[in-house]
Amino acid sequence: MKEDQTRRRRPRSDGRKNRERLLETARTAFGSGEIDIPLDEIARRAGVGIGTLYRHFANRDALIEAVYRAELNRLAASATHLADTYAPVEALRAWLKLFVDYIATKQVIAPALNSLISGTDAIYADSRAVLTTAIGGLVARAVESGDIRPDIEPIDLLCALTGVSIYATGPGWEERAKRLVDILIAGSRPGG
Amino acid sequence: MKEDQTRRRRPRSDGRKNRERLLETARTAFGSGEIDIPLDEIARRAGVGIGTLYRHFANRDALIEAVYRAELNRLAASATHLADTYAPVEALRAWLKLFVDYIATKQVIAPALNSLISGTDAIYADSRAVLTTAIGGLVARAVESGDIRPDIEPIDLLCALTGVSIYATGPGWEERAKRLVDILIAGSRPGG
DNA sequence: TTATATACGGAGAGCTCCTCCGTTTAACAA
DNA sequence: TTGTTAAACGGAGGAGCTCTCCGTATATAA
Repeated sequence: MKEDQTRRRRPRSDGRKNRERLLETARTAFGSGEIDIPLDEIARRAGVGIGTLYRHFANRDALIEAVYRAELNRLAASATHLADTYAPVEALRAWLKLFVDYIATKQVIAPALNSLISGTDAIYADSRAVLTTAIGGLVARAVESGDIRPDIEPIDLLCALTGVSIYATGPGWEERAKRLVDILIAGSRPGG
Repeated sequence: MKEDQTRRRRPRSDGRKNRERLLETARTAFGSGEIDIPLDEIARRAGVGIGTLYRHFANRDALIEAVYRAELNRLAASATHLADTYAPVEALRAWLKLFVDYIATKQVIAPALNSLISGTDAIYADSRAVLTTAIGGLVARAVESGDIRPDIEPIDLLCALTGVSIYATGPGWEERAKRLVDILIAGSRPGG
């Protein structure tokens, strides 16, 4: 009988290093607009084989998710900060506009949101939870304070904003998306 | 010098027939949920070669667009009817809910909306115009009657609804989308 | 019947995602 | 240091899809 699984070998340094290089390469590529870059190409630029890429990331979405996970977490964290700083409804408004900014600068995230929001794959469960918790908390506070009705499923706000961000790609879409934020909040007011 | 182009040969009967069979086959496939069906398979079922399919439809989106063009036109036509029947804002509300139904029954349309709304391809110009005219007219009437502010780009309403329809695929998404319609309208009221 | 514009079919080019597996190497124990 | 082995590597290639090309066939018009 061998050692219990509690004592495991430490992860190999080349493994961690290659993973980092892949993430960094992907981040750079996505950030400069190369949204449809083939995974082979990312592997090539990172100086590793395609097999290595797939060992670290199950598929394209998983890579995208990993690239943006940190920022997703930061976005979620800022929800807490806003909640502590502003009145409930204003915190919600501000955060939704941050969300628009987030989609704006990371256009790639939109395709990934599909898997993120509706995907059943366990890989995305964490990030989904992070998002739903953030938006859910802000909405709950605004409902408690009586500023908005509990009519809307919080996550639907993100879906609607994402829709505009994807489909309305003309000039000024970002402004339009932010106006939509105001409309959504106005429409959720108790009197509305 | 040959005949002027004004007098052209009448389109070949086998051509029209095959086009119809392709449309019908695609309609059936899409309608029964086979959204990702390969075009080869559609051609096979229609009893024609893949080359024939591509001669009639430039690409996948063009086929989808053709399949749903008639219904898209009907949807647009119903905007006129609603405008004649209901008060401006109620006509708008009703039509937006029809739009949700439309996406609900034709899930395929969502991917095509991408090309439809933001695509530069001339193929989609017609259908885009049909949609923008329909929604634009309804919104304009509601603005004139003083029921809503001219804050929102009409097409953004469709984008938002489409977003929910695509990303919120859980149970009851249709209801949620319709609630969003009410929220969007409430949020666009002058007082809001 | 003949001429020809039009349509047909399907092989295959090109691309991408992802898998598989023989080879290499870092971590650990002796 | 050296041997053992779990972990990681690379990249050929399978599989699937979109779309093109071009030799063949045929409906239409003269």
